Amino acid sequence: MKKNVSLKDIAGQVGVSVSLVSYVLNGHAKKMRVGEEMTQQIIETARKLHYQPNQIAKSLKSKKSQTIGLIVAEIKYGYTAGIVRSIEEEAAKNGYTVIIGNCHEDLRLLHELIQVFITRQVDGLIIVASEKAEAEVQYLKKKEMPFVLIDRIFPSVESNFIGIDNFQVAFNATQYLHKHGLRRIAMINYASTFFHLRERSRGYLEALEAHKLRYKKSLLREIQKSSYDTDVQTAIRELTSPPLSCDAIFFATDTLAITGLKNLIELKKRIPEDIAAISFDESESFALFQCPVTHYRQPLNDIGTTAIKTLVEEMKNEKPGKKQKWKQLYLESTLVIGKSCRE
Amino acid sequence: MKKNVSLKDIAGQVGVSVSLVSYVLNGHAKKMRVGEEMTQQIIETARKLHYQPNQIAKSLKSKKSQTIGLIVAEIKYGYTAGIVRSIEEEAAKNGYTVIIGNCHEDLRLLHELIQVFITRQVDGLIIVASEKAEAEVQYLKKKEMPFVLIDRIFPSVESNFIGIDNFQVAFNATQYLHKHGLRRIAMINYASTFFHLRERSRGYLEALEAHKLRYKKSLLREIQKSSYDTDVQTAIRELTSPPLSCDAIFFATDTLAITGLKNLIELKKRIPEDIAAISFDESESFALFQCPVTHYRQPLNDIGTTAIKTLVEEMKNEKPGKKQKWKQLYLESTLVIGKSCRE
DNA sequence: ATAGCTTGCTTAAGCGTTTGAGCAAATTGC
DNA sequence: GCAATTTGCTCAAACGCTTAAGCAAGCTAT
Repeated sequence: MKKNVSLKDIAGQVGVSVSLVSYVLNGHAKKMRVGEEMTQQIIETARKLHYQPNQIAKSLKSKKSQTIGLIVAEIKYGYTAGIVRSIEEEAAKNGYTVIIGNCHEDLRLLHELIQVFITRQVDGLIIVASEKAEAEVQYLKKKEMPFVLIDRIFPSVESNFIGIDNFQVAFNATQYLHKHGLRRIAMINYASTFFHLRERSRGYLEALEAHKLRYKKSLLREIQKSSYDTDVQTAIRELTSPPLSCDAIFFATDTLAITGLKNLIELKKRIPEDIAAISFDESESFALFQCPVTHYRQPLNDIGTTAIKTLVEEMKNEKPGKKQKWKQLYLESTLVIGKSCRE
Repeated sequence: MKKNVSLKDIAGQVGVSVSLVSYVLNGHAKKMRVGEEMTQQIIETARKLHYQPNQIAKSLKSKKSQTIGLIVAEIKYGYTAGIVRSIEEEAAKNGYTVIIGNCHEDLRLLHELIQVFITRQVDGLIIVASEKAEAEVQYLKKKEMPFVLIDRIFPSVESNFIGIDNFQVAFNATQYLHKHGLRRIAMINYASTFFHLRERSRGYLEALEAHKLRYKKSLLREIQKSSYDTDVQTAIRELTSPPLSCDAIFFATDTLAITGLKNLIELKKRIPEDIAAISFDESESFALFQCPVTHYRQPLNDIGTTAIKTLVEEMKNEKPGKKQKWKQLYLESTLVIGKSCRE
């Protein structure tokens, strides 16, 4: 690549010192009492040479890169696509660029990405953490690196967090099924230690209890990621046939809903006549399903912008050693009513 | 954030010069004849202090950031999700980090992202360009910035490119429909100046001709992005009813296929009995459709790894002013046979 | 007339690295 | 026993930028 023009080049052209050019181009001409004529000449020359400041050099001096690292658990999730845009936009408004890293739900990769981003001097991080990432969060706290968790929180480690109230939404979803006359309600969730997923199961269970619905262990299916396809298939088969013969399934995530619905199609089940379905998350794929799928929708735009606002706030207040007040924000999911629950 | 430990800190601890520490930690201990004991002590101290080299400072010296910028037209496309992972992996293998930018199919944003990335000293770019981006490509060429276009190519500007042969795939898709007895074949495409989309229309048209199928202007619907939803709806309505009464629709992209199929569902059309459908691209959403959708699948992994390999090659050979040999590579799409074409 | 201020610039140091050159002490060769 | 070599380290400059401090003119006020 061709050499970029530097302050030195401009200074050379104009015949002044590098500092003067720096002052002018940073808008300190007035403050530094630079002559009007000189100011114009420098600006003009910079324009003519297509000067682009070297952000790397700037960062080295300022210890600020004006960059925010966004680490997502998996870039292909609908959640990610939904969140990225608002994060980028809000970051841009505040003068930050976002660089995205994908950790594929892998703890090692998460660790590496954090290191890479620190090494690249990001000013702050927004993280959709992978499982068991408590130690990483602790590490960031110890480093006093500004960061905000989204989507996934670790109850054992206090930190900034923007997300939703998983318990409440799961409770509401279950209750919604009940309200529509469904009584044998099953749930399919992941078998994971993720707090947000535990909360979803808990919401389901408490709603059953609140409405005095019968509960059997076999109604709450928790799927291993490692044997995902077969486990979902088995679950659907068992839930839809005697002795369980459920009349509704609550899917704890969009991915589970998609796989589950796919399996229901294969079993020629009609939704909602044979069995009702509700999904915790939204998915584009629902568009092609035989009927509109009732689901909750997370306020992804809000989560994104709020996360950036929180982060920017914290990056501004940076005083090493200052005691931190952590901020947890739970935003509202909205119910998108379809026809999959006998509405 | 707490101060990161620097070479100076280590040097201070050990009581040697910064240079010595640098030599040792970069593995030049042997070459620089550093004492065995000293070497160990420095390495040990670095470990103990959790030394992380400051990539910014390194970059400033080396003029290399070991970073590749990936600019995508839209992060939420299936194409993007599919390509990112292989790009990241192959880049990591070569010691590069990928930073992703999202230009939302917008030329101005593309321009800005290129500037941001240059300013951040990325060593190379991989770009899924937005429409009418010829000037940007020219600019990169003039700058001698290593870059590889993927997915979208500009015939008027020679450059590196990795993608597929859009004409051939579209030709094959149309031919495939013909082979399955379909005769009134429509196509839905975007009305855009994108060469890859023009090629898809051309492939369709030439296949019709090759098989002596009747063609009317109203069979090839080119949709404006601005009036996307209504245009697709109208197109589907008209194509599926007299006088056109098509027996097959070829969707030029996954997004068009999804919207199109959604509309077919609403019209209660059965696939493939009432009308056959084939899609140029794959989509996760197909999973929930009433029947498996026959479609072509781009070799996304190959495209990603090949793009990085090409880019890395070029970044290695960097000799300013050296005449460039541009590389264009067309990889093979595979046909995924479903049941949507009366198979 | 001259101390003191203002104007308009330059000098120099520093951010954290890398790296060629330099240099004292220890070792070798003859 | 002394020159030449080797060993083991340090010095200093540089990457492109920022910014406090400095300094020579010209100007003002008394």
